[in-house]
Formats: sequence, structure tokens, C-alpha cells
Amino acid sequence: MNVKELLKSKGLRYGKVRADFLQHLFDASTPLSAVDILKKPNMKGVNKSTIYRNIDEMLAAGIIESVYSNSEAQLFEIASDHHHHHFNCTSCGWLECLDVSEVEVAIRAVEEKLRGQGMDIQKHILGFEGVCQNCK
Amino acid sequence: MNVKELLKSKGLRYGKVRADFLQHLFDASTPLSAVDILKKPNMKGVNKSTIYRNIDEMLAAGIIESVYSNSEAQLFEIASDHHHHHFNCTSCGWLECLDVSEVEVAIRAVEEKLRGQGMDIQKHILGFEGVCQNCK
DNA sequence: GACAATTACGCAACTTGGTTGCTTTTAGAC
DNA sequence: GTCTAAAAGCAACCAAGTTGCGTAATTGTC
Repeated sequence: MNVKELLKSKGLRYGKVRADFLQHLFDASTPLSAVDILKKPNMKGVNKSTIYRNIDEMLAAGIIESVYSNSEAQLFEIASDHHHHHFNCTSCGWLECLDVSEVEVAIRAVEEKLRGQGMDIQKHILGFEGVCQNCK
Repeated sequence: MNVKELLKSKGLRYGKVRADFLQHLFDASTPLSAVDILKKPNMKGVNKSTIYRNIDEMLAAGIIESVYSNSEAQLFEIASDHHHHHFNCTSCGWLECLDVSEVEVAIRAVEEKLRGQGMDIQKHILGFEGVCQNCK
């Protein structure tokens, strides 16, 4: 399914910038920030407000999701059905996807306990920071 | 031990702003941002660069540590020997300390695995987001 | 207590990430 | 092709945080 079809399937209108924006996230091997996307060659001349407004809409539509990182800018990736977290290299910024199913089990237990205490838990953030193999 | 003695014990010089800054963090029941501290009555006239530079130094000295939250500003608290994480209310911003020892066990296992893969793991971030009892 | 070296603080200008109100352009239904 | 709603552009703005440099305060030595 290409980007145009994806937008249509979610009931969203097509737009040149919007499609390019999503395509960059699909093509990227790592989460991107608004600034990252604005720097892409075919994004020259695109206004940043357009990108930020698209981010809001794509988040609301569940097409993208935000990723925790130690970067000052917010990072995003295409939403995947496979829930995961990341290792973040503090030296080069590299983000590696991790499968942390054992941790998730313990997290779900904590969330249940908190719900029992009357809190409405919406999500959890988990991330690992350090230096990757290459940067060491 | 008062703030002045704490600074001396860490080999750091005394400074009026620095001492007040730390005192606010000691007195606070919840983590604070640089902006929060600048708003305190006795911080009127204090320059923000002073606060930000103090934050850097206190972090380096291990006197304070940063706390994950969904707030746009970075939050800090006095470093405690008791490692913990927080629940963050997305409505009122309230941060509640959590004891998540079961999760920590699983996290340590992941960190060991990553170290085995050659990564140098320095820390992990864990946080829960939702709506607290009062805000519901 | 005076002196000098060091460092904390203030000031102002700047940077970066993100937001807002309003206008112009474009998609797509008729 | 016409029309309308939504997408994109523009410009001004905001908040958090940074930087370079000058001044004031702290602290060790005499």
C-alpha cells in the first residue's frame, strides 16, 4: 500500500507535502524529527508549520507515533502493530529497536496496580541510553 | 546537613543563588524545572543563565538528577540513593514516585544482554502517563 | 583584615523547536 | 468546470535553553 492509499484508507485528504512527509518516515531506518524531515532535499521550501500540523494529524490518526529519545527534538516513526522500545546512543544518536517482552510483563503488572489505585494509565515510556558498539 | 555543608562536602563553592536553588529542590514535594525555580518569590531578579549553569554543575556533581516527564521543560530532583521512577498525570502534571522493583529486575536483564552485544548502557528511562485520581 | 585568584552571577544577544492567526492554493465532490 | 473544505504558505511570535563577556562575590594565603 502506498502513501496515497494509506491516507485515503484513513479518511484523510491527499497533499503533496503530507505524502512526502510520510514517505520519509516509511523510508527512514530510524525515527525522525520535524527538523530532520525539513532538511530532506525534496522538502526545500516547505514551511515548518505545515510539517508540525501534519505531525499532529498523523499522530491523531494513529499513522505515526512519538518515540522517546534524549534528543532535544521530538522524534517520530510510522506506527507499528509491534509495540517496542529503543536503545539510544548518546554519542551518535542512533536508535535501535528492542524487543523487551519480559519487561513488558512486569510493566503491565504495575499498570494494573495503578489502575487499582484509581489512576487512568494511558501509556508508558521506556528507553535505554548509553554508547553503541561503533562509538565506543 | 544543610545546603552550605553539602556544597562544601562535594568540593563546590558556596553561592547565594546556588544555595537557594538547591534548597528549593530539597523543599519541593515534586521535581521542578528551571522555570519553576525562577518563579519562586526569593528568585526574583535571578538570571536564568545562572540557574541553567547551576543545573549543569549539580548534575555533574551528582547532587541532582533529571526526571522524565511529558512536560516541555526538563525536570530535576535531589538525587536519592533510592532508584525510582514516576507516574505523570497528563492533566495536572502531578508526578508520583513509584517503586517498580519487579520491572527493574527485568530491565537489568535486558541491560546485561545489551552489554553482551557490545553496548555500554548508562541508564534507563521509565515513566507512566495517564490521568490521576483527582483529575478523573 | 587585605590581596589575588578563582568562580559565581548578571546581562544581553542568540539559537532551536515549536505555535498561531491569517491568506492563498489545491484536492476532490458535484 | 465550479465550488468548498482542507492543505500549504507566510510571518510573527513564544518558551526553553545557550553563549560570550564583564562584574561581583567567595575563598585561600599572607
